[in-house]
Amino acid sequence: MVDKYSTISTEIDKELFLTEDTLRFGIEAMFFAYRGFTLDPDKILEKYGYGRAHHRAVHFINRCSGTTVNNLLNILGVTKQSLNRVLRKLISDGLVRSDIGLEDKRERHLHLTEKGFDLERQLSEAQRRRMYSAYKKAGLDSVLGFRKVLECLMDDKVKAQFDDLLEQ
Amino acid sequence: MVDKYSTISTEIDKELFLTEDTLRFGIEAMFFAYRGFTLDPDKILEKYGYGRAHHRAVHFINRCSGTTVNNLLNILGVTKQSLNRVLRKLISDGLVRSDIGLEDKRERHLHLTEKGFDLERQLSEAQRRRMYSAYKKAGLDSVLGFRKVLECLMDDKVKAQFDDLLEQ
DNA sequence: ATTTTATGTCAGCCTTGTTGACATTTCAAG
DNA sequence: CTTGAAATGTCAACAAGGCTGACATAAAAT
Repeated sequence: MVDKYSTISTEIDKELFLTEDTLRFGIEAMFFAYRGFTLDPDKILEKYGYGRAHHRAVHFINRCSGTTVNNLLNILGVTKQSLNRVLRKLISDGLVRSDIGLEDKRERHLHLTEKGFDLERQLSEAQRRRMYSAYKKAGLDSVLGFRKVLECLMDDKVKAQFDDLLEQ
Repeated sequence: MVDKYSTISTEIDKELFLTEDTLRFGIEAMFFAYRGFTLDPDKILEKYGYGRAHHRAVHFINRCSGTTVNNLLNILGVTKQSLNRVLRKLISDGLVRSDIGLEDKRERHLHLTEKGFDLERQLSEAQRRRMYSAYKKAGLDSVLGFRKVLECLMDDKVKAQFDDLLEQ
């Protein structure tokens, strides 16, 4: 099927996998899959009175233990005011510890506390469980393709951050 | 690497692609890829004073032309109050037409106007362009795997909706 | 005749994003 | 040593887009 309104349909490859239909499939599948992807953590977060923003913060503070606030801001791609609101709550609730930098005392280095670690574990476990089941159903070859296309979908700047993250 | 805190790590397959690392890769890749995925449409939407909610409505009204409000609510998974706010604006801006049902006069059937169609085209073109480039870079085999894993990631109820959508 | 369904709408609340302004502490450079 | 830049925190105000609850109307179904 050729979308008569598309200006890029003229460039569309003759190869079957670059049809309008396949592109649309991917677009809608991303939308619905992302819903599934966030469903399980959202349920857990609700119990504790947190939202997705808290999840993201907790995830990357765990992932990049000791990260500075600025680094976390770059990863999350939000304003400091927005992050600060989330961070303030996590700190006052005792899930995150903010340590003054040893070399540069202006910096704050963020760590999860035991309590924060516990929440992170619940969240990531739920998410890994779904990912695990999807991987298992889809099989090795599909997983490799999945990873590859996701990487290609990323914006260049974001891709660079993602690669940095992997190097650690 | 085995995550010592994970209760599911005991079930982890010996196969390489079901390691904690691969699972985490998928989780983080979904997060960053979704950012890339929404980036281009967001820029366009901003020019017109619309948000992602408008994009989703316009997308599925185009996709399911003549859909009832209830059907759209099911697809989008939001409350009618939330959708109504979006729909009201789209209608008053002349992007969406709401027709009284012929068989059941309680129903409203939604269609894009020329103006709505024009916005939809811009948005989907931007999104298809990125998807196209990702597909091309990743190759056929990867695309098949990508699609498969995304389908497996969906929640069962959402997957059913997705399948319904494909049947049309 | 009554109830249910599909829709719309009002009010109010929450989360999470934004901008702009401003304060503090600390580092770095002249 | 002074001055400017950097890292952080915070206040206020606003907007988008979720949510709940309540209520209204028209039409269909029972």
